[in-house]
Amino acid sequence: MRVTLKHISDDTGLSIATVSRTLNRKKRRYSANEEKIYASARKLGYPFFTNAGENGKVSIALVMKLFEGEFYSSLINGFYEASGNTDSEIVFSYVEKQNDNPVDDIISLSKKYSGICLFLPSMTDNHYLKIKEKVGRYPIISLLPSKNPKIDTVCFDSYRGGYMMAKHFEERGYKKFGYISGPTRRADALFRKNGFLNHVHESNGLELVWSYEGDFSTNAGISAFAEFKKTGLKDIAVFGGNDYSCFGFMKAALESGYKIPDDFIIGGYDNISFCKTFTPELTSIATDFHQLGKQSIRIIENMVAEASDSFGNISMIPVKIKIRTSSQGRG
Amino acid sequence: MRVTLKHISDDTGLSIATVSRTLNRKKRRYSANEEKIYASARKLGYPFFTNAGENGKVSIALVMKLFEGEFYSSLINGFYEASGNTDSEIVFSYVEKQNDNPVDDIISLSKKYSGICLFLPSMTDNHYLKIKEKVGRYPIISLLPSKNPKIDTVCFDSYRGGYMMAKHFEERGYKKFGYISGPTRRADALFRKNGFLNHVHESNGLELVWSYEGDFSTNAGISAFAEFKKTGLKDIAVFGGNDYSCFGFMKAALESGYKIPDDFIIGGYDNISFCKTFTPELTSIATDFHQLGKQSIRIIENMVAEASDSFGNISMIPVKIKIRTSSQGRG
DNA sequence: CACTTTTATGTAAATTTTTTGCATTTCTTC
DNA sequence: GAAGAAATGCAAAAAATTTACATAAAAGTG
Repeated sequence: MRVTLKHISDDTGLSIATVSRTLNRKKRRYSANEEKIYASARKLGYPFFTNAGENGKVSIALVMKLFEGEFYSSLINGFYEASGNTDSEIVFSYVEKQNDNPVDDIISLSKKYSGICLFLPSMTDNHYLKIKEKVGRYPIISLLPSKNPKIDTVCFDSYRGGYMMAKHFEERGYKKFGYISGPTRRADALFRKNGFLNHVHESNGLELVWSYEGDFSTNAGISAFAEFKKTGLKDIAVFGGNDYSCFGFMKAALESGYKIPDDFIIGGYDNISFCKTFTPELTSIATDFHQLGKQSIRIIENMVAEASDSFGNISMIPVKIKIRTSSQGRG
Repeated sequence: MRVTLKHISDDTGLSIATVSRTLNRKKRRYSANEEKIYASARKLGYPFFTNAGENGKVSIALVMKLFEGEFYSSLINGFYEASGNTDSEIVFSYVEKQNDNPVDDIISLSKKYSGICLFLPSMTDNHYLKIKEKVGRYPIISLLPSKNPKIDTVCFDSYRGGYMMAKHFEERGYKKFGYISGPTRRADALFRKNGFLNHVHESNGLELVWSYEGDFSTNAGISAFAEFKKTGLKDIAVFGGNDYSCFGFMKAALESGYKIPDDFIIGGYDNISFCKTFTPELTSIATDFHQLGKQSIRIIENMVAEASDSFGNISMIPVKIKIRTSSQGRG
């Protein structure tokens, strides 16, 4: 059945005239009633607003910059699969790679979708604040941790991941630790690092003897090893920040005649499928994208149903450590 | 400006009443005028039909089953980037993994989008025929080769890729060839194999001495090596069908003490990023998804503009060979 | 082939949906 | 607490859509 202003009027308790005026106004809404009208229009699927969700489903946009790589494929897949058992429909939406200020794009998306999940590493707290301000009470979450989150966040427990890796290294009997960090402006990279370092510092006898600042790329791992080699360190446990860094690091190490896990042990983060393919197989922190998707959808659906506001709540998805050959030294 | 039946009426030259009736009828259209009305409605963005393409853009749905892996990410990325310089907007659409007969889904998508690109390996010629029949003259293409294509196809030149690999092996001085095939019901896997084998057969002194039927997975590569090892063959050039098979094969080989490229040389297909990360780096056939996307979009846009019908034309995107260490034997 | 039936289409009337003018109420500000 | 601004409802006007009816073309039938 076709959705008309009458339906929205009945749903919100406001007159048809008011609904008509609100929906035609160009400016962004602020008042409670206007928000109610917009929310109802999206919920019922008023044709000029909804982009999806025909059968009364909640439509959620997953917004990301698109890059090549298995990681993004897993993210999309996780959300898509998680949406299968729910009343929601996921629509994937992309912002231009060059575009470092997608605030306006996101605001216009908010008119069409019932909710939005953001996976945009380049966004700053300031951007989030601006979005929140413009968008009012609207179901929107970030999938990346922030030092000081301005909107609700659902993300992997990066801190715990780093911590688990350090603990695992300790249990293997290592005392000397090394670290290849990701881009430090990214909070998720920082949390992985903090988790790792905090365990190193809080445990007696453990010591951070080497680190390198990379950018999560394979090449950064290769450069990291060049630096590492100069130090001549051995008998060390290295946490790679992400899997790609580790692959670069290991590749360079093997080419220099190092033996893994004999000369050093190493662990990564993300548990991409190549961890099992590489020789030695790479120990890594496994993230469950299905979980991430499920939890995100649940929270958005809640926000839609209760029209509740978000205040920077954080929901952490636990991670697991997958232990493989690369950290089997002395095992 | 809001699009009404009047606009469609003006655009098609038919009365408002006719347009109204056509668009409300539940059954699928067949007649020329009905098709004209649907096409116009999509083009102008009549609100109850369009899912995207607000600013007069052609909206194209890229339909795929979603699987994890770098390959799918590259496909999506290629189309997305290619759409940047065009009048088209790409919308990604997924069909259920379990769903082996997505004909109805595709037909309903055709109501909303100006054109459709299909990447569905499990579809048979029969499915394509059914779609074509139901959908009438409508811009739709497949991105996978078929032995006997029923609709227009834009795909990589798999045959040529296999051929190039065989030629490369020959130039390296190898006489004995081996092959790990993909699932043979998939035409793209078959063409890769044919291209490879044809060069082997047409060249004097070359000989296929070993083959294995896999399924494009890493594990298939591992199993393939187990078989291969039993034969005791050395001094052989192996074409892996895709990169994952090669990684599995190489991993198992290295663990059995084989040296690559000393004991055998090997080449894959897809040129995923791990070809450069693996040791030895894997020679592979590189596919350009940006090209694939560009060409597909161009063809769809043409079909939309000229309302021309498709009759199984095939547009092949050339592939390139990336030569790396895994095939540097005797080099 | 002449006749009937079905289908496609247009015109105009009927109906539904949306917008707007005007009056009333509620909220802000000084 | 009075003046102005903003929000809202009612009802009329306008716009958009559907339907009744008429006609012509196409398809089927004996």
